[in-house]
Amino acid sequence: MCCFWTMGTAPVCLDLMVGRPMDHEPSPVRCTGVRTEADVASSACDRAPPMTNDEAKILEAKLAQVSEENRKLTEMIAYLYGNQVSRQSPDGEGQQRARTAASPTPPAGKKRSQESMDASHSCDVEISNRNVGTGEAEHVDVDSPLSNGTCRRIKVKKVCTRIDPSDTSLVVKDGYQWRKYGQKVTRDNPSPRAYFRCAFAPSCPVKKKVQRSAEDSSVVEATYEGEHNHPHPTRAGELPSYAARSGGSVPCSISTNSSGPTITLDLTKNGGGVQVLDAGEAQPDMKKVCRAVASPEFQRALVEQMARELTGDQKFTDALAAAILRKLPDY
DNA sequence: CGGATTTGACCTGCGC
DNA sequence: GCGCAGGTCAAATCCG
Repeated sequence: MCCFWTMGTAPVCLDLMVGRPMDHEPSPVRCTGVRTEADVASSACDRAPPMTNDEAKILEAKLAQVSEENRKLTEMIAYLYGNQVSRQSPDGEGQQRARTAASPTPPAGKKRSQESMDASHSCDVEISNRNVGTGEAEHVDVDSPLSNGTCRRIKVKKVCTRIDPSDTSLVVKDGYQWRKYGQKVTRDNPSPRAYFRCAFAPSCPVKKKVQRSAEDSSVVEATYEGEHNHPHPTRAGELPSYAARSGGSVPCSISTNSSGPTITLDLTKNGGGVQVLDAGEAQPDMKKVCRAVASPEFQRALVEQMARELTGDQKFTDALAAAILRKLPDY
């Protein structure tokens, strides 16, 4: 789960995957706090008393266990929701979502069948819907598997953005530099699809497809393929647009070592190049973020908020109920 | 003038 | 093998 804000035109994301493990990708940029005991007490939880190493390890183990359960639930929910959405929307956006999410529906054409195959075999699918400032955003991350069943980390991410219908530029501002290399009118959508390559680094494999929604011309759907292999051009020193890039990794972790608990806040997975080893020397705002994210109160509140949003979404609860019913044996 | 964009041609893979 | 559709290339054009 993540928080996703759009400030003006540039998305600013604080991706906080509470309960998800951090074993997926190494992060070149970290804000690592190694602090004194007094610092630790104030950082890990402003109101909690200093804890011993044993207590910290027990808590860490519990956190890891809960995180793992949370991760499994998240994946299961995403999978079920993706299936349900594809069933409810047999055409248009729903169909496209199904192609990249979990629908085994055989679409016409080579590419589409390829996409749907990738998606149907995916081992990590994340879907999130949100209302963001001027519009809605959605992303679907797909880690396509290799034939041997392991994940090949080719991410396919879909972002829907609401724009001015009179704006024909097909530009989705995400902070990266893109070079347009083609445009094509596709069969199932009268509006043209634009093809972009990342222009910041010549070797960057990321591609982006942008097309207006067939149903709502004020919505553009941007599909990102791959991951940037370079720093974010505009993010150094800023909070990361994590959700827009990686779509679901955890930029913050807590670990305990001989020198005491350490908060690792991965602020820009790809970029910035700043490694702060001592949180006490970090910028005051960054220190606050580290403290806030690490605190159990914050994480609990976040989980509660996510639960509220999910249970408040009638579509989601219907989909979940239907999925559970399908899993029950017929009597 | 150099970089970005446009756009028609071409390539590739799947279904028939 | 052919047609179709999506994706990519590259020359032409545009623009600051």
